[in-house]
Parts: sequence; C-alpha cells; structure tokens
Amino acid sequence: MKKDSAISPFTKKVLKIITSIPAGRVTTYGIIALHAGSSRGARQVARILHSSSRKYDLPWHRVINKDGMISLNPGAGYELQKQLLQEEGVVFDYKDRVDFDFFLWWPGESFTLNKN
DNA sequence: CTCGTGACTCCCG
DNA sequence: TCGGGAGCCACGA
Repeated sequence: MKKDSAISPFTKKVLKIITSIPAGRVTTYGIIALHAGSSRGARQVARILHSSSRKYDLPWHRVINKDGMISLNPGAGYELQKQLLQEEGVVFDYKDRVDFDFFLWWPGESFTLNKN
C-alpha cells in the first residue's frame, strides 16, 4: 500500500484535525499545532492551511487566532472568512471576536462546554 | 541542496 | 494597556 506521504506527519495531523472541525465551531492555530506535536508550530499550521486549502478543500475559515479574531487582513480574506463563519452560526461581538465559551472546539471533543 | 517567507505566539519595555 | 522584537518550523522556488 502506498502512503500518501508526500506530506510530513505534522502536516498530516494538522490536516486531520482541521477536517475534523465541526461546522459552527472554531479553533486556533496554537491548539492545532499543539495537538500536531508543536506548541510553536502555529505559523506552520497557517502555512499548511495556505498550501493545503489551495489544493484541497479544507474548512480553513474555521481556524482563527488565539484572540478569537480573524488573522487575515481586510481584503486578504478577512471578510470572506467572517462571512463563512457567520453562515455556520458563529457570532462575532462588537470587537469582531468569537466567543470561545461557545464556539471554541478542541480536537477529540464532541461537544463539551469546557467551562471550569 | 539552500534561501526566503509566513492566515502565529510569546516575551519584554 | 499597547507596541515591537524574536523564535519557531514547514513549504515553495
């Protein structure tokens, strides 16, 4: 059997996680990177999103930064991502931030409102 | 092979 | 509180 590894294990893990994000939920680059094996790999996650989303159809719009905001600059996809998230029911507050208490999703968790 | 860059995050002043 | 600088590692050319 062939391995589809033209990609690294890290990348593969990242892709798996991203494709596992349920609609109407969001996660952060750092969380994905952490589950992929690199707590510092947040940038790589972003890069993988770029590379992969261009070839595959990943729900890249469900990935945002740690502040709960869209990292993309206006004109670079910001409006698109925001719209896509709103289409799925994600709500932005007056500061354009997503409420993590309701929309943050962690790999491996079905729903679980992770409140302390 | 090497070099440059980046949809991030953390630390410090 | 907010801004700037450094680190990190994978992918593309």
